[in-house]
Amino acid sequence: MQDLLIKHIENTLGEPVSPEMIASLSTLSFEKSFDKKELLAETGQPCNYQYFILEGSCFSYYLNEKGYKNVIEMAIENYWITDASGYFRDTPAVSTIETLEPTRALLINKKNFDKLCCSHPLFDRYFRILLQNGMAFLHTRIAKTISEEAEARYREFSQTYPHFIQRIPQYLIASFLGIKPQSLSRIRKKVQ
Amino acid sequence: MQDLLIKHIENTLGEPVSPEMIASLSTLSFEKSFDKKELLAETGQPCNYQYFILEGSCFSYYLNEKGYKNVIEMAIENYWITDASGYFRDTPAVSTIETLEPTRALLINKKNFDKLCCSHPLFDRYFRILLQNGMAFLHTRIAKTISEEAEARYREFSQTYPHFIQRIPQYLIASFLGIKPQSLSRIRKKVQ
DNA sequence: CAAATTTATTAACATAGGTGAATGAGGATA
DNA sequence: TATCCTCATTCACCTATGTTAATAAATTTG
Repeated sequence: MQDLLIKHIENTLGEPVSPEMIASLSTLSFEKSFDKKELLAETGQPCNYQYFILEGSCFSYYLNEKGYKNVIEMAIENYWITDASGYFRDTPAVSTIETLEPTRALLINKKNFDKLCCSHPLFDRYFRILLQNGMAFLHTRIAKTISEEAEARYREFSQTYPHFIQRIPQYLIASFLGIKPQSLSRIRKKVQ
Repeated sequence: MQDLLIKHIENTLGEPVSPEMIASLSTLSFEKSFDKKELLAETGQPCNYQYFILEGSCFSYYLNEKGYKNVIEMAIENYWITDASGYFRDTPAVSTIETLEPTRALLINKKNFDKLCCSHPLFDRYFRILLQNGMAFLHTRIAKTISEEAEARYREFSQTYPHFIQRIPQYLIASFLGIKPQSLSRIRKKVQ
């Protein structure tokens, strides 16, 4: 069931989703379950789906020159995740997406995504709003990554995303913040 | 004249722009000239416009806790620039946008932007593609900012954006890369 | 053109965060 | 219950980048 997604769309748009839209969604997307540690996308491969997490969690990472994993995004219930390059631009994925727990998600492939957006202007608006919010968020994230110290970034992150702090292992949060797990330990010790 | 923008749309979409679309554009946007160092958006204020640079250049920056400027984006001819939070979400801008030279730009306000997107599906697609490319670009930028050393980031930047290296002052490029101008000097000395 | 301002370079020193290694705490698996 | 793993913590040491300051070069302005 895509109840969660429908609520998310209604919350985002501030208006109800019609039965026809629900029907389109049902036709154009499908649900799938994944074990812990399954890959939803893989660096260098096509990324065919965009995932809306219904239950569980996952994260995407970029492998740097030294072969270390660097967290780009984390997603729990009510979040979309994909490899933006791979999915939107039909190029090989630059990131890998991996589940952290057994996870259920709604999947939409690129063709159906385009159909969905064409099928009803509200879908189009919904996804444009998501992208716009994403841009705004990433600008702020970049700005703070390059301009604030690790301690300030951690403080803000834990205030803004307490649910992530609870659900996601610390070494991934460290990576997301751009530091090593040892440094995050040091900071946490100092902070509390 | 919005010739530059029309070409940009055609290049992005891979198909021609119809006379009606050109008419919509003319009605819904306008051209404006700015002196050097004029502000196109200001932290804390509403950001009413999205700017397509026809001639000149500008950059956006975020003021951190210490009051230092940190470069988020740089834009020269054929680039769009705005404060994503302020413009798309009608919240106060988180960044300031400033011209680096006398600059001519096409301006579109939010209402007209929405009208434009509704007026023809190709506009809608064009702007969605821009947003998608923006997301892909920012994911990669974040990933590299947190995972590669400053020297590697500078090397890649100068290879990928030689035209920026020529046009934009070094201290802004340093800031964009997340380092101080002194560090960039040191890196440049080592590199060449 | 001269003065004033902005930008780039260099150097000596300081520090946030990285590195590598050891230790312990949970969970999972058998 | 014993054996793995994975994850978090701590410590000693290291290094990339920041800081401050001085100087030079380039650019703007009157």
